[in-house]
Amino acid sequence: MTRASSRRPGPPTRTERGIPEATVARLPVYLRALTALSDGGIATASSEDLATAAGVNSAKLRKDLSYLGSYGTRGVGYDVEYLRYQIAREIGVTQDWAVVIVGIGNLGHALANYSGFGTRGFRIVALLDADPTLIGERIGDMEVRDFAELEDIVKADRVSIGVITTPAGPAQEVCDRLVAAGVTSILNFAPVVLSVPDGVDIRKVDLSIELQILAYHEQRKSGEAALPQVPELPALNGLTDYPTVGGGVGA
Amino acid sequence: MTRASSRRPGPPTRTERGIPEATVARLPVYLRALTALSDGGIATASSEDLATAAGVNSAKLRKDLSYLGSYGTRGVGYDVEYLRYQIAREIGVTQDWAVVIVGIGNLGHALANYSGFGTRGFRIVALLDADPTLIGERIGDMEVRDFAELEDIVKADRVSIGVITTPAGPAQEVCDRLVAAGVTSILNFAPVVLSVPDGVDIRKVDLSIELQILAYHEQRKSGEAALPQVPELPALNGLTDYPTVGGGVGA
DNA sequence: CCGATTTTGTTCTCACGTTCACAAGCTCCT
DNA sequence: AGGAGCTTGTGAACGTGAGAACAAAATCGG
Repeated sequence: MTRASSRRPGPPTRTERGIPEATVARLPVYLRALTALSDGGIATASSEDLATAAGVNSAKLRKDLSYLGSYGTRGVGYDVEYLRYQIAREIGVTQDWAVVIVGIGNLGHALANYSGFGTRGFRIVALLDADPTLIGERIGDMEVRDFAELEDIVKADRVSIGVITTPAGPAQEVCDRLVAAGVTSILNFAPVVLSVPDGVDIRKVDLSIELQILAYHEQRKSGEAALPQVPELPALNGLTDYPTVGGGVGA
Repeated sequence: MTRASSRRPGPPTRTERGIPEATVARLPVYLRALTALSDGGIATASSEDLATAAGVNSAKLRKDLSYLGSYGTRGVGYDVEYLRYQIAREIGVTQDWAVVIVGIGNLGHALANYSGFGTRGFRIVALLDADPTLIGERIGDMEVRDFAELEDIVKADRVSIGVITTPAGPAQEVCDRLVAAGVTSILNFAPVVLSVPDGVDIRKVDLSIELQILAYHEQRKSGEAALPQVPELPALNGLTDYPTVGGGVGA
């Protein structure tokens, strides 16, 4: 059953330039730390310095950087500008990526105004909404345009990244339209699980999920003493009236 | 069943009620999926159904749920309402958590208006900012108050969760004030690495990092053939002469 | 020129997370 | 009642990630 004979046991069989996902997720953090150091006039930094600035430990940082190549100098450290450029290139932010934002509600507004759209590397080319009362509104130096124009805009500006800031309801349909128009990366703020074909990348940002994760840990911190054991099995035969956790405010 | 008779470390040495972090991060997703099913009038769902709704695979979902207890029925599935309540209780959203938002810029505005603040379970008790021109402004049914009132508010409303939506600059100071006032969980939207003492949980949401991660994958998709635009080592800003790694600079 | 010192890049080991596969257990049908 | 058919819960295999430890390489002082 276990056919492990054909596999070499030693190396982790990393693809040529395949960088582990966990590392990819940290590269932007390193990039920001390097930018901060650079702005502070620091020309050289050790892995220890960088790790502190990025909030990770130095072994992890060195291993992460080693996937990109050998850009440091032993006994010295890393040249801040040089490393910064190498990471930026690896991530792909030395070029500009065209981005559309769909759904100009509160959050869409906020993102549209978010001037330094992260670091350089991204250019918002359109703000789209289907609501006629929003179309034409000016936000910063941009104007909200009709979602119907999506296909033209994607084609004209070679948009490959879409940001969805609609409510949950229309999110999947917006997503489908984006994909059909040729967008292959989507950042989703709507509280739904979007389904996309293979080859399309999705990332999700979800405020309420983050809060709930915090709440879980918070509960365990203050919890133990304050919350007595929950009854084993409330009478649930067809009833939806579950007991409130003891010690809480009576509902 | 919990105690293996042999000395083998059969169970993964999980602490009594310690749920793996990866699982904790998915519980809110399951909770939302269950709520959707419930709203759709579905009373019972198999792990397959739930997994589909949550966008994970069913084995993972079953294993995740198994950390909470045995809430399913073999041959049948899970009672949607019952499971929903159990997960909500485990996360801690059967009670209300008081939340303050600090930094009422674009994003703070958006969050303040975000009516169904996620699901139930969280109550925004104050919007704070240090800018006098903002203080007093009404947002929804709330009013922006002076950040100086933080300590009083935290004490009065037993606030344990703080949301930082300030720019990067003041974020660490705001964070310190929150911690000093007694807040033990922080959701940070500012693009900085915050440092906090042990016992305080931090989660970070960072738009530009998410975009950069997408860009990385996007680059590799369209990459190899389509983008001849990236030179090996351009003059970055015409400023810096990169030291060659092996360059012997004579002293 | 050589050895001491510093710091990287890498290897090794362990822990965590995911997926598979299947026994246990429940319901339903005959 | 008893077996057939599902579906859960979980043990085990597998893959990925984190951290410790160390050899390799560079600088610097003598």
